Amino acid sequence: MNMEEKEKPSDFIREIIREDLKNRKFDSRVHTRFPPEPNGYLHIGHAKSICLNFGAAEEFKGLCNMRFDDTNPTKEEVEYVESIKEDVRWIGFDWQEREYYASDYFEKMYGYAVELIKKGKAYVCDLSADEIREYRGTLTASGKESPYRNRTVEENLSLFEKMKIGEFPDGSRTLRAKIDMSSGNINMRDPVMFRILHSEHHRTGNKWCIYPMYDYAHCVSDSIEGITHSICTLEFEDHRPLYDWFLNELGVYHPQQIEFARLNLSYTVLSKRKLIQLVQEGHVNGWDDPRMPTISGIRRRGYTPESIRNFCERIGVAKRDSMVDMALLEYCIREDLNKQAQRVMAVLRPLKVVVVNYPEGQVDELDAINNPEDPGMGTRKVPFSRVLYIEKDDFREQPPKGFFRLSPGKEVRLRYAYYITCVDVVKDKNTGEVTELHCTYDPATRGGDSPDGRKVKSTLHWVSASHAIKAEARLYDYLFTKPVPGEESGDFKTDLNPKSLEALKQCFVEPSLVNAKSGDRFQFERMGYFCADRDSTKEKPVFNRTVTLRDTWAKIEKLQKKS
RNA sequence: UGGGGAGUCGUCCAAAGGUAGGACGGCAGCCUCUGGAGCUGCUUAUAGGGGUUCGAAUCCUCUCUCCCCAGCCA
Repeated sequence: MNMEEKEKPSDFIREIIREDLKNRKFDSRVHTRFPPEPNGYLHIGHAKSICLNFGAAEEFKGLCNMRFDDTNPTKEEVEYVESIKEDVRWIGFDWQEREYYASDYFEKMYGYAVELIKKGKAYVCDLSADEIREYRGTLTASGKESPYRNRTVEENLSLFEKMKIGEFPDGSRTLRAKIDMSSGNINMRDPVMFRILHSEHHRTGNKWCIYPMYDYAHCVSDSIEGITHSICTLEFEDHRPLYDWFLNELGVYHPQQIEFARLNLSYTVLSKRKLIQLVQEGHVNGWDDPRMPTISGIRRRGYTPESIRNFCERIGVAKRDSMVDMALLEYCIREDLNKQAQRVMAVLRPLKVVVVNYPEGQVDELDAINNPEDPGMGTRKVPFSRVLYIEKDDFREQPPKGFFRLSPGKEVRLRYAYYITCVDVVKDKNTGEVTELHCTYDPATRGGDSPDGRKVKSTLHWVSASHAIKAEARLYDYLFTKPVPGEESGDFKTDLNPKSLEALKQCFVEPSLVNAKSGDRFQFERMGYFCADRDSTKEKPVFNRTVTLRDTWAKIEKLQKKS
C-alpha cells in the first residue's frame, strides 16, 4: 500500500461506487448531487453531506450537481439559496454551471404524472388531509382504500388538469399514487404526489398552483439529471421502495439511492427546526452568530474551510447513529490554525504593571517571532516601555500549589522581553482588589534569555500600555451545557448555556494589530485563536475567540477545586 | 404487537473466517521563551446465549437494546 492509498477516505458508500465502477454500472460514470431545500441555513451536518457528495465525485473523476429541492413555496426563500451557494463555495466545492432546481422540472413532473394516470397508477383523491390520515391506518393496522381510488382514467385526467389550472382551492384534492394501502411501509399507502398550493414560488412565480411532493420530485429530478448515486440520510431508507417504484413505473433512468447516518455533534443542536427557533426567539444573534453550528456561524467564529473538510473526513461515513464529540471539531481547527495563524500578544483582562527601574519615556523595540511553526512567516517588532499590562490571571498574591506565574517576590519572563520580579502589590483601599503591580526588570535578560543561565518557570504575554490598542474580545463557550441538549427535560432550550458569550470590552492588543481586517485570524499567545469580526471599527477592533488553546493549568486548577 | 435500519474502547471510524487497529478524549512522562505545539508510553471495547469451524467481530440461530416511519414537510 502506498502513501496516497493510505490517505484516501474510504467508507461503505465509496466501496459501493468502486464496485459499480468495476462492474461498469451506470456506464462507469459517477454523478452525485447535493440537494438542499432552501428553507434555512446550512450547518455542519450539511457539511458532512457536501464533503461526501462533492468529495466522492471528485475522487472518482465524476460530477456533483448543486440542486435546490424547492418544491414547497410556502417555506422557501431566495435568501436561503444565496446563503447556501456561498457556504458550499466557502467549504471549497464548485458545481460549475450545474446549478439546478427541482422547480426546473415541474413541467416534466406534470407530464410523468399524466403518464402514471394513464397507466392506472395514479388518481385524483378528494379526501381532506384529515381523512387521508384516517384512511392511512396506523403503524400496526393497515389502511383503507380511498373511495376515489377507482375513478376512470378520463376522469382522473380531467380532474388533474383542473387542479393544474387552478379550479380547486388549496387542500381540496390531491394526486395520489395507487400502490398498496395494506403495505407495512406507510410510504407505500397511496402517497400524495401533488398537492394544491396557490402560493407564489421564488422561481416559477404564479405559474403553478400544484406542487409535487418530495418522494415524487426527488427521484424524478435524480433521473433527469442522470445521477448515479443518490446519497441521503437514514430516515429516507423507508422511502427507497417508493423512489424505486416511481422510476420503475415510469420506465426511466434509475439512479441508486444510498443512505448514511446524519451527523450529531455534542453540546449543540443540528436540526433546522431547532436552529430556526434559536434565531427567531433571540437566543442567538442571527444565523451567523458564532455560537451557531451553521456554516456561516462557524465561518464568522474563525473556522477555516480546510479544518471543516478535515473534520468531515475524520468522522467517517457509516450507517449507525452516532454522536461526534465537539472536542474533535476543536482539535481540527487548532491543528490548522497552529500551522497558519500569526502569533500576537493581547491582554484580555488587564492588570497594570509598572517596571520601577525602567527609565520613564524609554521605549525598546523587541523582536518577536510571528509563527514558531513556520519560520518563513518572519518576525516583527514589539514595543516595551515602563508601564505594561499583563493578564490578571497571571498574578496571584497567594499562589496555589503548582502555580508557576507571577506572585510577590517571584521572577518570570515577559515573552521576547525581560525577566521581571514582583516587588510590590498596590490594592484598592476599599475593595482590596489588586490594581497595580510594581516590578523590577533585569536589563541583562533583554530578548528573554538570562546570560547567567538562571531559569524562570513561566513566560507571560504582555503589552505596552502607551502603545496598545483597545479592543473587544468575544469569548464563546458551548451553546448548551449538556452533551445532548434536552435529553433529560425533553426541551433543548432548558440546557442553553447562559455563559455561552462573554464580551470583554477593555482588552489591549499589541500595535501590530492596527491593520487587522475582518476575517483575519490570529493566535493570541497563551489565550487562544481569534478572528477579527465584521463589527470591528477603526477605533475599536472586535475579535471572536474561535477556540482556546489547550490549557493544562486550567485543568489542574479545576481538579484542585474539586478535591 | 406493522415495516425499515443499527449494535466494536469514553467518542468516532476500521478489521470482508486468521495477531481486534487508528483518530479524538483521558492519564503519565519527555521537551519547550506560549502550562501552546511536538514527542513517547498507557488507555477495562466486539450487546447476550447457543451453534458451525483448527480458528468467528465476521457465518448460522435465538434473544436483548437503540434509532426511523402514521405531513397535502424535506
